[in-house]
Amino acid sequence: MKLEIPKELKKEAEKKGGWEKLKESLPEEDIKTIAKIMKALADEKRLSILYALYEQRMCVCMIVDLIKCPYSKCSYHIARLKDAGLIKAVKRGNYIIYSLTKFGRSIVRHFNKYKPEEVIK
Amino acid sequence: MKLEIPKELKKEAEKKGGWEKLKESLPEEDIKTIAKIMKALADEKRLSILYALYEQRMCVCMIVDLIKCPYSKCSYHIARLKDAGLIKAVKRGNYIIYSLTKFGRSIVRHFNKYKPEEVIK
DNA sequence: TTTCTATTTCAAAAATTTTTGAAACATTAA
DNA sequence: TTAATGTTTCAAAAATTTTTGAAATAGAAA
Repeated sequence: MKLEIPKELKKEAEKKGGWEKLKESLPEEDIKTIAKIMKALADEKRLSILYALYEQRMCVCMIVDLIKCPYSKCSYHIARLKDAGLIKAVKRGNYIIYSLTKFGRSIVRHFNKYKPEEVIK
Repeated sequence: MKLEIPKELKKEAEKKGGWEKLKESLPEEDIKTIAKIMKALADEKRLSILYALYEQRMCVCMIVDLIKCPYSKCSYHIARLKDAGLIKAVKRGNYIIYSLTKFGRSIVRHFNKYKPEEVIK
């Protein structure tokens, strides 16, 4: 089946230089990066960590207590958040203290502003 | 191993009513909803659809052309975006025309503002 | 009515992500 | 030094998500 754009939409595309042009203009690199960030956010446990960190810095033992999971599992989720640039760590003796990055903070703020329950029912 | 919060963090928690209180105050319902939304966004193909829809309404045949996938696959991804409240549909004869919801639009705008390549390297 | 056309649905297979528990590592305490 | 504590790493198993292609549906055209 070959592409047959309905008139109404074709006209709409032409205002922006046509469909082919529009396709090319997608920000592929951004999309890759954002997909990675979203994957890190796409999990209730990781979101819980993020939201808790919005209120309070935590060491891993607190995260273990928060999400009721073994250390290895927490480590895995922490690593994913860190890898996506959402949280950062400092070492304090035996402990590692985690906190949000600016970017991580901006995400929580966004969703405090655009309350999802109004959006999705 | 039982919970042993380091002094520095314990003090921090006490300012907000203590660690136990803090744990209870997590917005569980929001987190569930947001996880669902994030899962919908956690995929390059779906993000491409989202970004394209930011510029232009599309019927499914355009999405097929955009992400170079069979109809069934596109349908699956479209359904996930729709289910998360990010896009909506209207019927026009034989075609279905998809566009962003306000909420979907707000997400794209957020990431246009907080350019991720500056954030994550 | 019959035939097209645009799209969705379904179930099975493939791919990816998460979970597990044991072992490793690094720092502090003895 | 040795032992203890907090955390990460690893590989295998389990769970979830995505992909596939065929069949179903719904509306438009003939």
